[in-house]
Amino acid sequence: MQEEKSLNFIEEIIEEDLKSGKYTTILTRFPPEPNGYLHIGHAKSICLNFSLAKKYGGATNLRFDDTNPITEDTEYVDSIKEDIQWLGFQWVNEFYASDYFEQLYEFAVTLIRKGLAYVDDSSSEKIASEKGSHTEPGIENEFRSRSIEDNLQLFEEMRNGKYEDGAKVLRAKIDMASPNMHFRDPVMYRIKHAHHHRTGDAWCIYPMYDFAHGQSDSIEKITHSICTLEFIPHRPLYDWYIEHLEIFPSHQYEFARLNMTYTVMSKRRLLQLVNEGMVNGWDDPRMPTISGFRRKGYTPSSIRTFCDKIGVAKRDNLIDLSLLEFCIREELNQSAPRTMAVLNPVKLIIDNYEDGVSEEMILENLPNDAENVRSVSFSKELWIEQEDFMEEPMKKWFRLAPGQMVRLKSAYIIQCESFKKDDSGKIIEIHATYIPQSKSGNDTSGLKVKGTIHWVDAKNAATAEVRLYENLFIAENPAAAEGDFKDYVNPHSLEIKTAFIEPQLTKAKVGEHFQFMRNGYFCVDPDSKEGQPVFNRTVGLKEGFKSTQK
RNA sequence: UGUCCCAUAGUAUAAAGGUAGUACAACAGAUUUUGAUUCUGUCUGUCGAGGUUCGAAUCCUCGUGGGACAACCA
Repeated sequence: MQEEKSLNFIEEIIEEDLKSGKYTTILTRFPPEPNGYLHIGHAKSICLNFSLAKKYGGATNLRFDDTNPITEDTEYVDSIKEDIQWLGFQWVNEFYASDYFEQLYEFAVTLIRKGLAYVDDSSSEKIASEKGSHTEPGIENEFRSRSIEDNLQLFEEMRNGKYEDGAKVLRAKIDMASPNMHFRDPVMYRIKHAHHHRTGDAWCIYPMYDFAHGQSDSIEKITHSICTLEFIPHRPLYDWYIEHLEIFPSHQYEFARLNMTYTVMSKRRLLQLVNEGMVNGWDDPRMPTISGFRRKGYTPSSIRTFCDKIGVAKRDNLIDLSLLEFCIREELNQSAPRTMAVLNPVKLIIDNYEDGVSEEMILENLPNDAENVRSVSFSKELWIEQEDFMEEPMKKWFRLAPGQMVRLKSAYIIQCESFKKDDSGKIIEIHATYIPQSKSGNDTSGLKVKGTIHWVDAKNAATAEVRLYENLFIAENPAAAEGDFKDYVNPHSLEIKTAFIEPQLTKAKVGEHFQFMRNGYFCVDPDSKEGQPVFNRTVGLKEGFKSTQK
């Protein structure tokens, strides 16, 4: 039984449009600019656009908004396509705004002919100052009254490369006194003698976002053009161009972009992190990029679930990172095999266990699945976690401490007898005795212990590099924090360790997940070599024990 | 001192004028061979003031608070 899920406001609009017969089928689009990698905020938009189309039997176009050759690159085009497909979505058409450059040029000529556009020779500074302010109207300059013929000729000359960058722009002639700043004769075309990643040197004039986006939607007959809130003031202009060009009336709808605690979503800042070497590239597991989450071990379904849970609305939001973590934990808890790995080892010696003897212990790979088991060797010397031993235990400490008993997972109950320290006071060796009757599976000891700890047989333990990631940012809302965002970069966001692992784990394959018991969920990194896995911590376990407890 | 958008628990998100619900978080209890998981429970909410109405989270007015907008970026 599927529970009826309520509609978000965009679904309501679509259902209304379908019901009224305004549209018989819907078409959405996802329109990234190829100037960076996609991040989790884009995932929200991708999930929204593709799911909406799927839900209502429509389709989604992928359209690259590549109208600014300076910042764009095919590397980004490729990564964007990969990320969308990895998330589990497929577009019907792959389009580029640059596909429409010729048509957009004709649209511009149409507006000039209608007396609705003019070539302005002013500098960008002059245009900016003539625009006025929120409280003062702008002023109309002398170029605004150029004849249609002059404008036609000048615009053609702009296209033909007669002028330098910045010498002239084409502007829409709307209203220099409009309360909407975007209506104060917005720039339609600017001159950029720059190489474009797709059109090469075919053009030296490029349309602005406002003169490209709506028309591109219209050319593709997009019915619902869904974007983020900051484009609300652009909507009247979007409509104005479509109205005066008399083309297919696509409509724009806006939703609030995703903000997440301890996460920076600004492409500009993410680029800065990459360029300044503060992370190891766009797919660094600390990055909030889709490729970063992928590498860290997040699954596409966990991200889709997250996007579904956060909802769609128009109010500004700041989502708890813990919700995303919940989504991946919930999934990995079902699927990730448990395995014992010791990240901060200390030697445990079982004094009354016979030297040179080994036993095979049977461990479940997943809880409550007695069929799915493996065998792990056990002998006199083991590695256990430093954190599982306390010299002076706090109240309610269930794990190892002098004189205290714990169970070694799937093996014996032991009692700590003594420990050794090195000169610096660090504990280097723990001695214990085991209870032979307490063997897991046929425990006749009658003992009950509260703590269970994991271990790895020192005799045949393998080693592996593990990478522990903490939040890259220490500010709850880095976007709103005062000062330079770099002040909020966490210098301890990456910790690399060599862990002892069960020997068969060396066969783990790239992308495989494991739960390293109390240490959390890990995923094999693509950097791994055959037989030498490198593990990224995907997410820690939910912390039940408060170490601050007295 | 402009125009526009928004306002429901700590965080998000529902409730098409008719019982304010759900998830995450937090807390508590039970179970547990990892203080996890699992299960049960608790906690906290309609920004304010008026109005319309039998009835308002929802509609209207005025406030208040937050956000966006003056790139030859998207």
